[in-house]
Amino acid sequence: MERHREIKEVDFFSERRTGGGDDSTIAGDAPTRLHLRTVNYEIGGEERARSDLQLTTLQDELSRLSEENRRLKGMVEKVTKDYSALKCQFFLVKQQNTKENSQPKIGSLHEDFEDRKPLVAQARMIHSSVHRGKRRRRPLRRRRQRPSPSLTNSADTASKGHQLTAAKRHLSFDGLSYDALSENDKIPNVANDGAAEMRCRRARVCVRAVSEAPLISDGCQWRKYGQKMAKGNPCPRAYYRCTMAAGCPVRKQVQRSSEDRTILVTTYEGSHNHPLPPAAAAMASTTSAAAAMLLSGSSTSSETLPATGFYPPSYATTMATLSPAAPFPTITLDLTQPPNGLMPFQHNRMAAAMPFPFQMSLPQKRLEFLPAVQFDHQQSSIVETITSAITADPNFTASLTAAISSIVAAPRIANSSKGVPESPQIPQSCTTFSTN
DNA sequence: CGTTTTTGACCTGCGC
DNA sequence: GCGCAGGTCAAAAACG
Repeated sequence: MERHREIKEVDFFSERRTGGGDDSTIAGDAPTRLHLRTVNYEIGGEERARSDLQLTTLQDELSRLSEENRRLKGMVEKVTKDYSALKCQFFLVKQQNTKENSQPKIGSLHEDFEDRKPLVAQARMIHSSVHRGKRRRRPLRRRRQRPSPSLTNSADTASKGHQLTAAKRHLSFDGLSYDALSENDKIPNVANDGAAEMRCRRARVCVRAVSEAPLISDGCQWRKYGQKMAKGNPCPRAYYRCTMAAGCPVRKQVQRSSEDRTILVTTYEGSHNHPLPPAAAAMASTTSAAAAMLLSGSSTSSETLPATGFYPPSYATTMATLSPAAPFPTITLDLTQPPNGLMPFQHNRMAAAMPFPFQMSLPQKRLEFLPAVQFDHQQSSIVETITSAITADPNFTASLTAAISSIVAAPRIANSSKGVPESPQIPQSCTTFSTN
């Protein structure tokens, strides 16, 4: 059985978590965890010279890695700060929008609103439907003749769900603009968790990492609730939901890439409705900041973008991949890009602000409007540096991901997710990479 | 015995 | 309307 398999993820920072050591030494300590050993025994002069040479080489390598790790740690810290700042900015803007939308629209805001009238009308239609019905979509299910408690409200909610479905079909584009506009066009007094959940859940953050571990360690507790074979990929997709709090809407999908099975694709959806342990906060803020940017960016329709003043960190200019298979707006944090030969999606400021190269996958109809920009080489240096570090060692990707979540050094809440999408081709042995 | 995983059934959206 | 694919549910099994 799968669950018997002992899964250990690479974690260069685990000593810090258990020992509570000084932050500044962590990155530098990482290479020492390779447990390089020296042995004293009598050897001849020539042999000794050779081993001295080897020793020197290893020491050089060690200091190089230490330096590199110091640099990476600095970047992780910077990025964490940036994310917090961006998150604050997002919530400020969000709050402001909510406030302004609950009042009669005047001035420039009103003009902006007018510009977007057709979209807003559509969004309103959806929005009201959403607010009338909870997200649960199948109140009338007749599952295996079982009596269901949910049947009590079934007729009512079923018709509401149907309204939602019907209304949704009026969209000329999918979830992206709906999400964004409903955010900005909030109807007062109808605040509803279901709608909020739906809104949050529709933006997705996809993390691609070269990892032979079955899951990337993000500090949260997950419970597997399904597994499915997806078309075009021999590896099954596993579905997890956050179990750190009852009713937390956050879900994630884990699947290996069909092109390269060493790449683990983890897609996060939703925002946690509970406090996170520090170990989870970094990853969560990464994903939520990305999602927030995506949502706030999508709220700025391409036609009105230059007039709005608020430029979400320029991902509006991102080259996006055309992905008919991505019905939801998705940001991909790509930990697998080569250090040079930058991908087109990296050509933006947000990519530079992110620790990882990333790409956005937007619904196709939006993509037509997205202009490409020239890459800012200064800003690319961060991306280049970090990607070169990542690609230097394939296993390091997993470690780096783990590092992000562990950098704040919380005692780890055990990641109980042992379920793994089957991937017989991938040996698990690598995950035991000298961590004790 | 409580929790988690497995897995087949079911629901929904979408394209034809 | 039908079929397909993605996503979710929940009973049963496995586990600790």
